[in-house]
Amino acid sequence: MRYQFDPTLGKLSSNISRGLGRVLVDRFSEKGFHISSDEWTVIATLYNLGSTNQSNLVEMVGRDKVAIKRIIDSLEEKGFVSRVVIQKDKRYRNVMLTLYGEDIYRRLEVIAGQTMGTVLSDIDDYKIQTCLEVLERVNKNLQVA
Amino acid sequence: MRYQFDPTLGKLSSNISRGLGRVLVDRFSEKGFHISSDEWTVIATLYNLGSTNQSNLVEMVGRDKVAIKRIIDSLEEKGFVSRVVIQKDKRYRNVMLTLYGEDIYRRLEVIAGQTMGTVLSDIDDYKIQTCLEVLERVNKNLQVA
DNA sequence: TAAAAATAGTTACATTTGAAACTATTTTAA
DNA sequence: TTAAAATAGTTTCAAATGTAACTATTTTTA
Repeated sequence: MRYQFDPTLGKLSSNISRGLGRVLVDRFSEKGFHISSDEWTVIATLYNLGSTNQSNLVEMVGRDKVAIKRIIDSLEEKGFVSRVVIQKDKRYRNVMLTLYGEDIYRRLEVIAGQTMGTVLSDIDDYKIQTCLEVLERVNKNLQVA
Repeated sequence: MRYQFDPTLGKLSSNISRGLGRVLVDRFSEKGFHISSDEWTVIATLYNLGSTNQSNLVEMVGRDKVAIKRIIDSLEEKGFVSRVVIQKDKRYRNVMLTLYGEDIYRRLEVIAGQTMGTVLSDIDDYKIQTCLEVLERVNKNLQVA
């Protein structure tokens, strides 16, 4: 019986990932922000985390170091983040939002909030919480699998 | 408060999608099956649905027609599905699992079932059901957004 | 019934992504 | 103290993916 869940969770998570990304990027774009969903995730992470290095972002965001590098490159080009080699250990780069990047975050946050509000409006809060809890557990189990 | 959910659902769904695909492909590969997670989804859909056309697969699987075409191309090359132009309306192709493809499905199903069993083993069934319910609703809301 | 619109599926091209090898630097251990 | 291993991040190249334009066929409608 359990395996019946399989194609469903696989399909749902990949469709939601794709769909949510698409909707978010569209809403950003409508308001004049040309930001990918990955960029949004990293901006939000940096806003909450403050300054950090790329390896830590790999941990926090759950993408590999090449993906993180590319996202940071793009955000740096746009002037949203600064990246500075740490003198004490020159392997590391310190990444943080610029003032401009922080301002952009606050604008994007409003749009993302409205979008999620629409997508989740007809779903009970406690069910959402349970869902999140399950997803977090699944995600944890996948890391060791 | 609601927008706090945003980066989390986005991150979780994309990480689970990626992670589940990776784990499944690894397990298949260990047992000698070289099948992508998309291919697995289509094989499972065809097994449950029987013969159908590509547009219907687009609906069922939630990928676009180019993606479906490519997956069917690959499955056809491997001899898992047959694809036949329908004479009554030559725009359509009838796609179905071959006997060999059905056999492969049954083998993959066991592996996928075991994998999902491991990933979900420590999570209450009712919570999983609630989670699925939420994801299905979110997915539906995304289609119209 | 003939032209226009719609539909299923394919092709082509540009962009994104993933994996492996690489550089620079620091840490470990002989 | 110096050679080997480990670590952070980058580069490169091949493979996967998305978008738009295309072909073939059928349906609509003027």
